Formats: sequence, C-alpha cells, structure tokens
Amino acid sequence: MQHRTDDMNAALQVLQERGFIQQCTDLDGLSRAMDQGPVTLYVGCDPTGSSLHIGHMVPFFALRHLHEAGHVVIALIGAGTARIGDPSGKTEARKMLSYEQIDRNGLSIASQLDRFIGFDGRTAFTANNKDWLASLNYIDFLRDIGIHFSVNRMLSFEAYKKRLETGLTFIEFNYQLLQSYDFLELYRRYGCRMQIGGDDQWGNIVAGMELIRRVEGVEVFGLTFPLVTMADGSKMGKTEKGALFLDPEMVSPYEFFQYWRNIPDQDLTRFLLMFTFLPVDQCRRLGEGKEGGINAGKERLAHEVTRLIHGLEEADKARAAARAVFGGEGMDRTAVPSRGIPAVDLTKGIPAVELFAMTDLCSSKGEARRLIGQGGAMVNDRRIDDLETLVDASWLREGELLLKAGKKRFFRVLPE
RNA sequence: GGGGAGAUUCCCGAGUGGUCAAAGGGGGCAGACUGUAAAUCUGUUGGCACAGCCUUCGUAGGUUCAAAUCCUACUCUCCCCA
Repeated sequence: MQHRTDDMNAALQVLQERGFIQQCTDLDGLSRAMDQGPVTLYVGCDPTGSSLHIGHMVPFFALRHLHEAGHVVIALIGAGTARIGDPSGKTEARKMLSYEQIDRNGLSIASQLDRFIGFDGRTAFTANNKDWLASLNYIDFLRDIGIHFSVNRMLSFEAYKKRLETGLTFIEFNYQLLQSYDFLELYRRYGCRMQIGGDDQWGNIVAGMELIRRVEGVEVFGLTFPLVTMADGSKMGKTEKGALFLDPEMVSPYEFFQYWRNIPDQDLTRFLLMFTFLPVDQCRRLGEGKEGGINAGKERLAHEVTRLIHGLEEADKARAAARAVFGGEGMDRTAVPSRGIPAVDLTKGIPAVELFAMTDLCSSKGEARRLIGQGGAMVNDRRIDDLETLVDASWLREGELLLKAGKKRFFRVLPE
C-alpha cells in the first residue's frame, strides 16, 4: 500500500514506516480523525489458549505505538467469542473449550498483555465481551443485529472460502455477528471508533464497521496488519515445540531469545521494525549489518524482543548464556535449559544414550541413538561417536555437563 | 430423511490378506558447506530389555495359521438429492 506520508497523521506514519499497515478502511479519514485528538481503538483476542504467542502480538505492538502517541487503547478479551470460535481462515473447526477453561485462559492472557502494554484503567484498559455476549437474548439479537447482515454477502468473504469447501457450521457462521456486535458495544460504552487486527480479521472488522454505520449512523475505522511470514515462506513463530509462546513455562526466555537470534537474514530489518521500538533508522542500520554485522543485528533484535516480553534481567541472562555456549568463555550460562541428575548415577557412569534421552534434546532413546549415530551429540565439546559410551564424573567441567545436539541446541546436566 | 464417498504413521497421500513399522512428498532432525542465516547435497525420521519384541492404519467386535487390507456394528467427515 503506497500512500503519501507527508500529510499523514504522525502516529499512522510511524505504523506505515514500520510496515504495520496492510489494509485500512479509510486511511485519509482516519488520519484526519487522529489529527483532531485521541481516538479510542481496540484489538480483540480470544482466549483459546493459556498463553499468547508471538503471532498474536503484532496488533499489540501496533497498539502500544498508538497508545504512546496518545490514543486510548482497549484490549478486548474475547471470553464470549471464544465460546463460539472464529472460522476465519481456518481449515477446521476449533474444538470446544469449557467456559471455565476459557475464563482461566482469559485471566492469564490479560496479565501477559498488562505486562506488555501497562494498563492504567483510563488510557489503556481491558474489556471482556463475555459481559455483553453471555446474556444476549437470541430473538432480540436476531431482530436488532441479525437483520443487518446479508448471508449472500457473508458467504462471499475470503475468510470463509476454505470453510465452504470443508464445512462450516452455523455456530461458527455467527462469529462475525458477535465480533461486529463487540465493536458496536465498545462504541456505545467507550466511544471506540477504530478496530485493528491481523489481516485475517478484515472481513470481521468491516462487518462491524458497517453495523455501526447502519445502527448508529457513525463512521468508524478499521486497520489491519500483515500476517507475518518468514523469508522462507513459513509462518513465523513456529518452534520445535509448537508456537513461540510468551509464557516462560512454555518457552524459556533462552529459547525465546534463540528464536530471534536465528531468523533468516532477509527478515531482520522487518522484524526489528515490527517487534522492537528502536528508532526506524537504527533498525535499518542494524538490519543491513552496518552496526557490527548482520549477526550483531540479530543479537540486538533477540535482546530487544526478549526484554519487551520477559524483562531486562531475563534478556541479559539469555544473551549471556547464548554467548557462553557459542564460544565465549566464562559467561553466565544459567539461562540454558537444565536439569539435575543424582550424583551417584554419575559416579557409576551413565550411558550417553540415556543421558541424552533424559533431556529436552531427545524425546526417546531411539532418537538419542540416532543423534549419536549421526555424529550430532557432544558432551562438553567431546563428540560421542560410540553408542556404548559411558559418561561419568570425569567428564564434568565446571561442575556440569554441557550437552549439545547438532550445531545449536544445548542443555545442561547438573549433578545434585 | 434418501443415495454415494471416505477416516492410514507429525501433515498430505499410496497401499486392498502374508514380502507392511507401511511407497512418495512435505515438515522435523543430523552430516557436509557456512555466519547460531539462506540455498544446496547426503543421511535419517514409532517405541523398547533392539539380529527379537511391543504399539500404530477412526472405535468395538469377528473370520483367518496370518488383517491397514475381509465381515459386522458404531462414531465422525465430505458430496449429491430432499
């Protein structure tokens, strides 16, 4: 999307420059509205899991930029809509979650967002659509809201294309009405005039915008962000274990750091712009390797994002551990994932296969055997090339065993 | 409600009585090359007490010396008609 930026609202310009803007319902109109004063806007997020992952965060990075520019931001926890499940762009229906599970997820997600955005209750706060959706009366809802939706039109939305091939149930088909109603409700309660979200939300956002125009006769705005993919075409945020979750119990700060440290070169500038708050020109210099090389840029990206999500202390520890393990001596490597083993086992000696199998590096002995057979297993820089190798206390260095699988997966084993 | 097709290992997808832990592709992992990048080439990819055994081909039973493959019932999915 190319637009003149000279006369555009400053906050929007920031988003534009940083690559956030994918589609806008009326960019000029929005720019004028934002010039006139604070605009109240929202992002919705359904608590279908206990933790957000990085893919959820793009709209929240944008939200934070807009908040810092003086606008009023609402994070909508979709405990109500999570009971239905958004079919947009999905191949299959989501499995139904219990209400209790959804509410628990909602709480933990809200606290993750609080840490990132910093809700003050006035210029930044959360809302929960359960508060108005859960008690809706079906007949009234159909008469007041349903009347404004054309099935013909809904079926033409891109978001439903896949599902029309594989199957779409009525409950999911209603999702768009509920999300539209959320927008209307937020407009009525808080004067919310703008909804932002991932580009897969475009259809739902436009529908909400049209509902408000019909019911309230007011123009509101919608803005979407690109779905971030990696240079190699894969969806970003995927790790061996699944998505790149923010919960440190699910993805340790070290693993989180390593994820960013290992992105493809071509993605660096783009990710610096979207996932950090460093000045634009610095992002570009780092991304082009003009500040100590491309790898220094990746390390900076990793440190910045880890700091934003896990805090400075964890980011420092993760960086120190990464440096220690990839060559540097004498650095703190406590952030590398670890586990203890009874000291007696080590005195007796433990087969290398078993040692690897009990770490996160290998999920079974078979896998450990394969790893060793292929020459990918190291203990304190000694390559294990014999399946029968016994590792005992004499292998210890600095009181621990540093296991390495392949070139970049590390794990510490500590006698206790 | 009637008719038809289907459910296979992480995913897609072959397989229609033994030679099937199950082709091929994708993804993952490892090796080489590098920069903790990409691309490329090679190998590998259910578990274990590992020349053997166990678990896996929607679920539950059955036929058979032998079943992912045959039979029965059930569950779910898709398509066509109403």
